Amino acid sequence: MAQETLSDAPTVAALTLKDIARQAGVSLATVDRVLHNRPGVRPDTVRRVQETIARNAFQPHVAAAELARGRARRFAFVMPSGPNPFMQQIEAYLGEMSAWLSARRLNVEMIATDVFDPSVLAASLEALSAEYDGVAVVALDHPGVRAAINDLVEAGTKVVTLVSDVPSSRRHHYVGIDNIAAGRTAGALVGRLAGGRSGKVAIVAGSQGLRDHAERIFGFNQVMASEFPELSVMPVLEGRDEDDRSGQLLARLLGRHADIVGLYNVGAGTQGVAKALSDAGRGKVVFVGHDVTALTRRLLLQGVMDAAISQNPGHEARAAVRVLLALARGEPILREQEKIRIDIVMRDNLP
Amino acid sequence: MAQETLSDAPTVAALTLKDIARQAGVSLATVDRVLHNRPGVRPDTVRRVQETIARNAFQPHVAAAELARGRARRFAFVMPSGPNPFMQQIEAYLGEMSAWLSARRLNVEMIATDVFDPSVLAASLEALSAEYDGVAVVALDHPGVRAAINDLVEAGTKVVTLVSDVPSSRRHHYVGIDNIAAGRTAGALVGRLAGGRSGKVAIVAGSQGLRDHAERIFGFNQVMASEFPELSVMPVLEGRDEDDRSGQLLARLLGRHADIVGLYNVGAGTQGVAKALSDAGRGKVVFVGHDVTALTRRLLLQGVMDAAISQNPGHEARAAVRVLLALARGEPILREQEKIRIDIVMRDNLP
DNA sequence: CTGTTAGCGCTTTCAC
DNA sequence: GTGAAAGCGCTAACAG
Repeated sequence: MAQETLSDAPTVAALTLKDIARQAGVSLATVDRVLHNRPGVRPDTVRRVQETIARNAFQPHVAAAELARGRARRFAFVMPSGPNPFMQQIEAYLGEMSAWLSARRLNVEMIATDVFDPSVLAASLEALSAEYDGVAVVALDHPGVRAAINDLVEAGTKVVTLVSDVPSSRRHHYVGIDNIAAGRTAGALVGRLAGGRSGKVAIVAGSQGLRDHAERIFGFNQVMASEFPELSVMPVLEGRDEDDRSGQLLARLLGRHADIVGLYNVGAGTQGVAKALSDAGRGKVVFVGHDVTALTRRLLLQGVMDAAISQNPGHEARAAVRVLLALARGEPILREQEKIRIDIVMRDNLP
Repeated sequence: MAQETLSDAPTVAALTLKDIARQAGVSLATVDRVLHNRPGVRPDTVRRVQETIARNAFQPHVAAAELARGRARRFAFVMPSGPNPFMQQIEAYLGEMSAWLSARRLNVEMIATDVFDPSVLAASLEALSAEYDGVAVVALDHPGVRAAINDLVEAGTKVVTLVSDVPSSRRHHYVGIDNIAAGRTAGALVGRLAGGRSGKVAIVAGSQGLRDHAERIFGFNQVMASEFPELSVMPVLEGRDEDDRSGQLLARLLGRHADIVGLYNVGAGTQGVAKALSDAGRGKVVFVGHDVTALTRRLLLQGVMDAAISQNPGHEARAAVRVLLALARGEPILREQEKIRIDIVMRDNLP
């Protein structure tokens, strides 16, 4: 029966700041200053203390630090206004964490804003400055938004982008999926589930102007072109994520092309898309979409949808909070834990 | 710009034990006793204090509690000895948490044991009694093991089963997937990816005596029988999770049946299985297996394997630790967070 | 049965 | 530049 301990200091009591202070021949306060890169310490004192910390693999006790700082932390979540089921799920999962949050003296505030209007979004972000320890934002990739994010970072606020990224900004972290890979995954599924049939594949998106939709379509086309020559992808229908519009566009397309064998629904408007499909009596069309909502769950169970590409909203909510907290505390982030995976959800592995 | 706070007490300083004590007209110590259901408090005092706590939606500050208790917590992970890549991954992910663990004064010890021999496993567990605050165990469903688990629970140790459950025991939590659903998912994938072809489907398992393998096969057969009548499932080959044996059995089967169109590899032995397939020049056979390892990752990229059903080992490792910690602290468990999902991994969504 | 008190290991003034 | 000391909100003795 082999035994092995993970921590460096096995069962003996862990070191404290005081121990480090004594070893380095300085006071508690000085070690604390060095630990947090605060000014007012002579360079060689800094070095000596850092060496002592490193030599002992000293880890300050987070609970003690948390207790001592006194004041609670404030985080803001800047989310799209309007009824988006996916965003509502994220908010619901944040709500489920409320006991967890308050036991840690964390205040999370939701701020609804028009994330599709760059100037409105930027203004909402600017209004937050310095008020908050951390901000999670469903961002829009636009110069004004980028500037607002950078200002927040400059002011010392920790910023994570959520679901939709602004890679060129100085945000500390992105919590969301790789949308190109998500599109590739959708492509592989449509292709494989079509089972060698040849024909056309339709794409319904909200708008090709949305970064995430554009990336998904890009990935989808990549795979279709390289791996499924028997399938030809048709021009993208833009349904603005609305049920009616998406449904009408698709219905017209289905009416004109009897050889459509696959359908990729990139964004929302799922209700309309599904209706067009069934109204046209085209149940055999391979139908792949995004996200597990009450609706897509039902469609998967009924066999109308074949697969949903999903980013786990609960995971995204919790990851955003954890990342903001770790950043605020100066703790390392568990990359692997906070990475959002691209889930393939079919009927039998519905969460 | 709507704003809304999640916590009940918005921005005012959070309440403390002392506030509750004052309001209820008792001392700090009494509130503490009530909070932790400790004996020695008159029933109506208990009621009065509980009411005050509830009325104020009081949440004790975890950091303060953690700091005050002084001693570090000890958790044991009882894992299979021998080289199992999946288990090694779990151990590796625990290793990556070491800074996180020690910042919280948590000691995690690995205990390797023969989990396939019930009496050895039971003995390992019995040996732990009372030494540990929590135990995570890759269990075996056997009366002796069940009794050992129950003894631990009786002694006040928190117990979670990991990957393989003992549902009839008094373990506090199971961290792992629903294997029947995993088997169903595998079945749906083999069926769908076969794309309407008819023929035979082979199953290679470690042993039907292993609960998880048996459950997966059960789920697999369920789906095949009800949804893919064009495919007929052949008798299970038992390869003991060994490459050579699995490979030989499968090679013989492939030689005798030219109409095999699908293959479900339930456990390990993947190397042998893949070799048998390629030696026989049967690249078109739909091949679905379990877990993302260095090997299955390569096979997926090469197109040899079509999909892997995966339980995220990193998530399992962290969930086990978090659940043990929450149990030890008396905190609620975030069910949704700790639930292990059945991941479908194909080439394009490889993690 | 209930209350008082001394810390836990940090952070944060305030002195020197 | 550096140090001393007063808490942060609990827990766990020990008194009564």
